[in-house]
Amino acid sequence: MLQQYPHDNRVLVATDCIIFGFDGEDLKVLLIKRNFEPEKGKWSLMGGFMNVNEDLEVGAKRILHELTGLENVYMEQLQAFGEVSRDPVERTVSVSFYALINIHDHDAELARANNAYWVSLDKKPSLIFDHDRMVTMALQRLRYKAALHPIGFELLPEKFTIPQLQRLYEAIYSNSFDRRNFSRKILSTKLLIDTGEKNEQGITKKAVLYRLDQERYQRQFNAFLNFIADF
Amino acid sequence: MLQQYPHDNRVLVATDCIIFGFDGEDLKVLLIKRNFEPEKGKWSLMGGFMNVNEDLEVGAKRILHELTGLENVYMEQLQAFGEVSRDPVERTVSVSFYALINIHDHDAELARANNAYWVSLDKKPSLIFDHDRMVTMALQRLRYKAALHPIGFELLPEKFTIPQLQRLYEAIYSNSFDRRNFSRKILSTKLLIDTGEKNEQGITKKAVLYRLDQERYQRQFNAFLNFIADF
DNA sequence: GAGAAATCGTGTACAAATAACACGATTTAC
DNA sequence: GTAAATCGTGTTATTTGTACACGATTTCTC
Repeated sequence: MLQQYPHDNRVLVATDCIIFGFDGEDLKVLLIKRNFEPEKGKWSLMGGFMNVNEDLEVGAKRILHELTGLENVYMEQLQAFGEVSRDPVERTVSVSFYALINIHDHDAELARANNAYWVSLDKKPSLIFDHDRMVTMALQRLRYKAALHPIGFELLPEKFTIPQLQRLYEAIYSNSFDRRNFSRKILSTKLLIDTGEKNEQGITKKAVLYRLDQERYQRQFNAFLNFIADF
Repeated sequence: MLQQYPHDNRVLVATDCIIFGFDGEDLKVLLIKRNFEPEKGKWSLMGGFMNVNEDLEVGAKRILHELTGLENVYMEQLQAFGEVSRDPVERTVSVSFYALINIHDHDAELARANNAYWVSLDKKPSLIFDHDRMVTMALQRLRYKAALHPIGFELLPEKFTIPQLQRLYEAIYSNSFDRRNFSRKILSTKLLIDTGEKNEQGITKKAVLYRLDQERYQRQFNAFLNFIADF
């Protein structure tokens, strides 16, 4: 069998991560203020090169781990970006992944060491290369996905209130929903378990804390709701 | 500025195309019976290597054109596949695209020359490498997409009847819909224009021929229906 | 070519989901 | 301590979805 294809068009493959977080108010992305070349001083996504002996997805998780210290987070491939001159240094195909993390779980020191900052989506600076487009498409994908599958919870702490969840969905869809209808719609999925507790030390202790019914979550991942605003 | 990154992990990037067609009965994919190495004699998707001076998408359209003679068809990237040993010959990252074409428009001689055949999805043979997974994911993506956006028309001739359109959707979702409700739902989108004609030479001339309102199609591409069976 | 079977278009009734709005109780802000 | 804001539950009207009926036309069968 052949050991190599008779081609001389091998290129670098990189991975860029769109890392989403939610601070209770805004939907945020984790961005790097680059203190390295190329494009030093500018903003970009967290990225890195894929190793030859490493699965694409494994590489993406490695890069996410390097920046956040996290493992086992929700991560999904967005798509490959492969325009000839997207990277001015050298032809590079980048495969982008988006991740949803609980913003309070990540390792702040690692972020600091990498010069990474959480930025609200509506205050996002311009990014290098085609990273702006990556973020735009990741948000769009998130909107599609979250409208049909219960992935919003990935952005929240283990225990959360329904108003919190609503603010998250409103941030994702840049839209507002009727408080009462939202609550009923969410509870009708039976995906939430009432813990009986209230937030003792938090800002608000009016609302009841719920947690996700993990078993149901797995079971009915493919049959959720239709939120969808008009996006 | 650097001319090259200091890495030695460049790999081949390939493109594989999942080409969907509809013959009035079944949803089909265009597959290659390989008369070349590697995996000669087995079935695979149409594919090829990306050139270093060629955008990914341009490469995908080139490959589609080589096999079908078509240009300006609906084509969308599925995702990149990048497991280390997906191609036993050499590490290769493949970026897959799916296309929707009018099955009667393609160049049959080109297909013959490439040893390509239309195969119904439910009679699909096993494919090489991870091509089976590509087809499965492409179908899933098509189901999502077609439930929210009016892309089904890309698979039909310019003029078509509502029963034809229904058979298409039933093929996509492996499901059946109520004839009367389907018709009303489709017409309520105002996307179809009644041509007044009936199919003179076709099999059936009972149903009225419609054509797509191109202007509306562009305008309300993002606000379509919710078909979705349970997938 | 005549009668039977299938298909097409339109119509109606009922059920479910969505949207809009009201109220009392609790918590927070001043 | 009082006013304003938030939370949970409830009610109603509208829209959308589902199930089934009928007559007209076309196709099939012999």
